[in-house]
Amino acid sequence: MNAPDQAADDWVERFAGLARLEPATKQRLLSRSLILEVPKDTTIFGPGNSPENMLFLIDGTVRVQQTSDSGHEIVLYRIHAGQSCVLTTASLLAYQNYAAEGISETTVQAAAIPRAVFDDLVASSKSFRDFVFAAFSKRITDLFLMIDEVAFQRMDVRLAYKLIELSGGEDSVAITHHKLAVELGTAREVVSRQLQEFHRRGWIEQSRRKVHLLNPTALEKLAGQNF
Amino acid sequence: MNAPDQAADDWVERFAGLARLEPATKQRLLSRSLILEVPKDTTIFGPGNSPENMLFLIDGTVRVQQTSDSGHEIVLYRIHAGQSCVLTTASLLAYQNYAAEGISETTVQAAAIPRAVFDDLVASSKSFRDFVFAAFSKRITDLFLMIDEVAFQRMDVRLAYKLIELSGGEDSVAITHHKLAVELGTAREVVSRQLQEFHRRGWIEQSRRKVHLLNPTALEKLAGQNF
DNA sequence: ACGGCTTGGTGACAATGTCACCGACACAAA
DNA sequence: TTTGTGTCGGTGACATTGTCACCAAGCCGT
Repeated sequence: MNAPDQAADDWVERFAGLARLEPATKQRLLSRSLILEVPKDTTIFGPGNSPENMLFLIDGTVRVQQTSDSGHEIVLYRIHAGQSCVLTTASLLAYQNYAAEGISETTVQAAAIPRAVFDDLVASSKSFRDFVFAAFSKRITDLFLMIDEVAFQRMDVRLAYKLIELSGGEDSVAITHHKLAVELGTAREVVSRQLQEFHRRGWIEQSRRKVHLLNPTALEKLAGQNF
Repeated sequence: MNAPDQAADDWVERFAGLARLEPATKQRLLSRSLILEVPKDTTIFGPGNSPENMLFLIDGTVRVQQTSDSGHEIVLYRIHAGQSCVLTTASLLAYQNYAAEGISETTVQAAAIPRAVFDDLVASSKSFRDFVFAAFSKRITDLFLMIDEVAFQRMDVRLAYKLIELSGGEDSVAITHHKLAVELGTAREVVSRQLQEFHRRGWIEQSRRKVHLLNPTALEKLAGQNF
């Protein structure tokens, strides 16, 4: 973790929710934070590794996933640039004994705010409070939606949606069947079978570690029909 | 909703997390809150009904559940006496268009705190902040666990656990198969079949709207083996 | 070339979800 | 009392998903 080039003096402006902060609050955030750079595939927080800092992601994405006692893994959500991981950190600090972890999916640039500074800002700035509570609310809402999806959605619909999401508009997704299974909280065999079905319909083409989307519109239609 | 007898002047003391508040903060909570009593089976918050108050449950329980577009229902969690529903309320205020709702399962006695007062207390009291963030953290942790359970646990294990939980130490649970299915986010037929299997093993006895636990120890053993 | 790891394919089977239907019971109106 | 009407629970057939035990192809380092 080394201090990067620029961005250290204006990162607050890049956060939609922080741009409206009082100038004094912005200044305090900037002066009392430390800019870090974390390499790809690093466990940023996890069991036995509760950081003393809240992170504000300036660049990159962090994947939050959990592993159950039975060894099953599932991706819970991602933290993207412009978001903070206040909640997960807070959760980990409050209840240590469970297995959620945050892993950098890219090189991550983040501003680290010590716990005390965070508390101080929550106390003193109404806009900062709004930012924090909005983040919590959004996360809880998303978790509600995820529970609904895991409990009631069909796998083909969920897989189609995930492929579209992961493609990010590109025409292919570089991922293994196993990782797709972890994304959805299912088994690799199930993913393989569904992908074969999509292939049979001419919607995708497969190669090792990669799925080519031949007909994203059809996938979107399948993914979106229950929304 | 009418103002009840006693409890109006000391409810703060009943909350484990609030007992350590500064006397001035306690006083502010007491003086600026309104004690309500809500009858059983009332929708306290839900789509198109976002309350302007945060509730602190003095007595009773509130069930929070959601209905998906497909009509499937699932119970997300319960708010018991001594807990607040800050988060759900916050979520509903932030993102209106989803279908979670809170329903009183008993007659509920609660203290209502206006949003502005809540914000003011978060700003001014460190202990109150700790209480609020602890509540958020606990809830998020519980939702993580629930996702894991829904995604990976077997139904027999989940049903056994739910029966033990709902029994509250009694030797029977008064509930229909349909409601048990909603608790677990599954179908009534699945619950009926599992209960028959439990009956076949001599663990339970069934009657209309009621399940008698003949061998709670066996159920606990099944429920606990994966914990 | 060899061995070991990762990736993905396959079939059999178990567990769960869905659908259509049925009968038993409770309650209230006739 | 009888007759609806709705709730509650049971059942069989079938679809979907999860689990298990394999296998084969590709990749990588020695």
